[in-house]
Amino acid sequence: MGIRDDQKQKRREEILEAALDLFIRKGYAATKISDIAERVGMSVGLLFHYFKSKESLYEELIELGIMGPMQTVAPSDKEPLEFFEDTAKQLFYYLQTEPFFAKMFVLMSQAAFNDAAPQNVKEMLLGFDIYTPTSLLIQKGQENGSIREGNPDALAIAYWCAIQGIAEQMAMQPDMPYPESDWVVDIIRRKL
Amino acid sequence: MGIRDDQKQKRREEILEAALDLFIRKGYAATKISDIAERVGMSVGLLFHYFKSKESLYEELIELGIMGPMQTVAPSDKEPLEFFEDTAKQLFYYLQTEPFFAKMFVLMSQAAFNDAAPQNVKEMLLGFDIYTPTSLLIQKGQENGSIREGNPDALAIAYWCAIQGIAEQMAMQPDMPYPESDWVVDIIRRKL
DNA sequence: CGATTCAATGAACGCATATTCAATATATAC
DNA sequence: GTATATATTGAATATGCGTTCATTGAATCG
Repeated sequence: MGIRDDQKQKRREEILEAALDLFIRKGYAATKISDIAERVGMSVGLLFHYFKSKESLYEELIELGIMGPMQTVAPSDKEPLEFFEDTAKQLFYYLQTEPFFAKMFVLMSQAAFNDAAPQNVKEMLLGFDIYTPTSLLIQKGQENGSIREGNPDALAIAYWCAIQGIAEQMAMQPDMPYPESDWVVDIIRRKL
Repeated sequence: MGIRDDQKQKRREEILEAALDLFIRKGYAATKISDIAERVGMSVGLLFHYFKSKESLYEELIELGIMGPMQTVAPSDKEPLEFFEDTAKQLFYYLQTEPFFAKMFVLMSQAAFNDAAPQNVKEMLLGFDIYTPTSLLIQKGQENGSIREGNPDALAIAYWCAIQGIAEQMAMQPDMPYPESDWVVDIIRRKL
């Protein structure tokens, strides 16, 4: 359990990375095992030596996403506006500096929305409701005057969906000019 | 050329509508012809009486999108900030009141990004660069002080991607609370 | 070095699904 | 009312792709 296992792990990661990129660009169904194998430079048969099925490969990516990007957006008990500023800032930082993170972020939302995602995966993603806690935070921010008036749910949606849309672009075209996180926060920030 | 042709046209539209909804929720590849046929309540064979292939059905949707939603976002020679305000407002209005428009909007961006989209479709969508003209408008707005400082390309991306992300949500869950278009414009608006 | 395990291949298998087709019902036309 | 065109079906075909498998080559171990 030394060199060989390390090699195997490295190879698995290569596959995961190739699959991630293809999944977000073509979608799960349209991505062929042969596409992934070709990108990594191995035969189709060998890929099944590392992953027992296309679906389990997908699942493993989702698990990585739950442990990584998903944790980044977990609500805290900070001052409301501060939370939104910090979260956006941190998120944008990772999106810019870690392409893997960016792609993973996109994969997660695609998986959550896509009706064609495997059943197991959809189940894994249940219970990751970001809107409800966000909405509560927004109400607190409205009470202390740091966040603008308006339907808290609608504000929560606007904030997260805007980030979502920008993240998608950042993942797909990493060499683009990057927006500043503060711009997005202005969606919910109260004007002085 | 009367009743029968009208019926045929009506039937085609039913199919297009069902296909549109399935395409944006499951993706082109994962959507089976039998899914579409089932939703409309017809046999698989009959669907091929109305459309010669799955791909041509998809193409026809894209053509509708180019004639409809795509026109909504065409830059004009208005006062820059006013253009962004008006466009967002009109877009949000259609997104809320016309589910077909909303879904079509999502389909267009999915098609433009998705590497798995049929070749013809990708070609149809070439030359629809929204960012370049937008970026120029933003520069003008920065000169006259109505738009905030910052990289114009990045601002253009932030604005459109935010709208994109929100539109996606509106198309997928039409019964959600709706954000106001002005919130999004605040991404680029200069603070007083 | 011999034996055993792992890496790797490409062909074979089976299933799902887009597409075609022959057959039948229904509507239109004359 | 008969003939012709269109609507509709279900089964047959064909192809693409996930998965399996027998086999070979390379590395590790005693």
